[in-house]
Amino acid sequence: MSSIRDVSSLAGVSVATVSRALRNPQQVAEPTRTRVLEAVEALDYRPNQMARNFRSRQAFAIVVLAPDIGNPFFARVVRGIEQVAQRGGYAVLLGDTQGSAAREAEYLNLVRSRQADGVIQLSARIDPVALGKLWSAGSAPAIVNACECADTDFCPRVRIDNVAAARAMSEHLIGLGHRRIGVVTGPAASPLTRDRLAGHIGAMQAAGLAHKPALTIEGDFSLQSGFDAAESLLHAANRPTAVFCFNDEMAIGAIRRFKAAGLSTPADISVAGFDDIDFARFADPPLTTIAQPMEVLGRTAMGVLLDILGGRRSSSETHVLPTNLMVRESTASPAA
Amino acid sequence: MSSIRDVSSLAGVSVATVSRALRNPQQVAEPTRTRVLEAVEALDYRPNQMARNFRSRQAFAIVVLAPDIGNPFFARVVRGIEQVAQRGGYAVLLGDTQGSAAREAEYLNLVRSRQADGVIQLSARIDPVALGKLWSAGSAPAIVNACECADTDFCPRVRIDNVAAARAMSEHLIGLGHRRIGVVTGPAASPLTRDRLAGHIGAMQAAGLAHKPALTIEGDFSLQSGFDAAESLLHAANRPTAVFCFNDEMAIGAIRRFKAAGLSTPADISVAGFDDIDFARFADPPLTTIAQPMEVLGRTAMGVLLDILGGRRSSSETHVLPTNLMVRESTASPAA
DNA sequence: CTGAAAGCGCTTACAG
DNA sequence: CTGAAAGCGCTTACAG
Repeated sequence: MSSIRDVSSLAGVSVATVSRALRNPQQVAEPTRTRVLEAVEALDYRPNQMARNFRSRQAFAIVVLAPDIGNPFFARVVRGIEQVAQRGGYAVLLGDTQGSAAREAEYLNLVRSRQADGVIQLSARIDPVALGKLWSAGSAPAIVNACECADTDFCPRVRIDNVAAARAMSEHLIGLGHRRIGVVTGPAASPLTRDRLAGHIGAMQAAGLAHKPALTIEGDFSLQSGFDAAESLLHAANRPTAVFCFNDEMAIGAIRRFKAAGLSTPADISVAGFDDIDFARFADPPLTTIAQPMEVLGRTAMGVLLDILGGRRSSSETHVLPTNLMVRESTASPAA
Repeated sequence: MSSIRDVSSLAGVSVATVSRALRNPQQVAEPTRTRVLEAVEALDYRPNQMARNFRSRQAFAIVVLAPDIGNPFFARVVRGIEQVAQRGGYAVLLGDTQGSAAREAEYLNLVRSRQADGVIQLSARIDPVALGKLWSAGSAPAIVNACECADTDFCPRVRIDNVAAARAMSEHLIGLGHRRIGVVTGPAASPLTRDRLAGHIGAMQAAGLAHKPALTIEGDFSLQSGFDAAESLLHAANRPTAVFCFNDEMAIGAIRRFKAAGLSTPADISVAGFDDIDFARFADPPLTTIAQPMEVLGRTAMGVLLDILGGRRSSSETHVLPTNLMVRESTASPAA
């Protein structure tokens, strides 16, 4: 592979001139520039990006820490991230942590060792302040926390209003006439669970209804955990007439389990989800859910990171993106 | 951030010794090594990987070209790739091409510009031979083609036997008593479509049945396209009693459409999928499908790439991984 | 507008 | 076992 040196000798100029002709064309005289470009063409020369990055102390890569890329929600957020990263000239290193702290640490080493310039963290698992230590004193930590956000304003955050979105869904259910509403949450430690639960409880209280802890089952956002949670609910002393699942997979799993028990949705039991992944629309019945702007979440997060990386921003604002209650066919008034 | 120079002065040795103490500890005397390690500790020194990579002309990163990371099938293959990449010390750059040739080219530039050492191509869209040109004459192109494979043995391939798997599914359907079987394929240009169709037609002919082109609809592997294909099938002169969809999403979309038309699966019409993504098991009814070893496909592909990168292999063998016919509840004998 | 030179942070023959 | 030196392929002040 030819190097800048080969081009410079073929064109009869110094390597500095070649470098300039490529990076700041207006700095070199037209005839010289042409000569250089011809040599580049003739040799099929490509600047060695590794050398360039090394020189400029930038990796032009970011790592995204995702709990599970197999989850369609995260897959779409990552897609959004990638779109703007590519436009901005950054590569995205995939850090699928699968809940392993060791893998997470491994990925964070990519920034410690200067292989990545920044990180988008799609979970609140790591303390952003600890994360910030990865950057040397002088420079602003290039971190953005998206989707599942920590309770700090140490770094910019991009998220939805989980409390309000969950409240909207519960109000929908209550409006339909439901009084006993089951809930299938995410992991207890997740801020997502806490916020959505707060929204739900708020709606219940505002309607003068009691929130029943016995009808609140902890899931892990998987289809199977929704299935299992439904089973618990089936055995509850006073079975709920509606179940609010904190993501679509769990809702789909729950509907499946209810059906196996002879309960049809929504005639016998209403089931609602959260996220609005593609499968929600094609579920049977089509799922009532909260639509999250998945790609936009990703694009926004990457946009903010690009700003930080470009020195155009360093404050730690929070972006709250709008959600939408999608009423479809999995929820209805309870049977009389 | 401290550099190797800082460590060397603190430890009172040359930078060469620091480098050795870190990379080939047995090459330096025990007391010296200890001194170096203490200095490393004291300064919280981390070797600059970018410098190291630049020096050694290796990026320790590979790019995976995936048609769509939002597709659970690819997401899981990528997860498998990532697992072994991380163990092997490689980062994975995500190249979600979304069918755009421009984006694909953009990602391939990562290897031209030496930011990636190899590529795993999850589609047959690019001619591997053209791809191979990215490598300079002397060195072996570090490419592996997985899942959707081209008809060349230019590079190693990791795949399943699509013909046999599709034949097995069609035999299952035929065995159930179906005579008119509809097919929802992937894009016509895809080798996946061609092979699975060949398997299906082979099974039909072996059973003395005619394959009806009118009952073969082209889809694009999305839920929506399965839905739309089902609609076409509904209007067919002689409606099929079973439909073989070339992936699970399309099967789920088709079942949805049939149900909307008042046809229930499998009582009125059997529907089969392909892949066995998580949603297949939780579909309503649970989907009869072909299970592909998604993670293993990814892990194998990355293993082969690691071998090539490590100079341990260069031949272009093909790995054919086993599949499994999963008979669940979406297929049954046709109504009498 | 152009070139000579320094240097980014490492690694690795080459001596000793 | 250790050090001085060269060099990986670029970019960028600094002169001219």
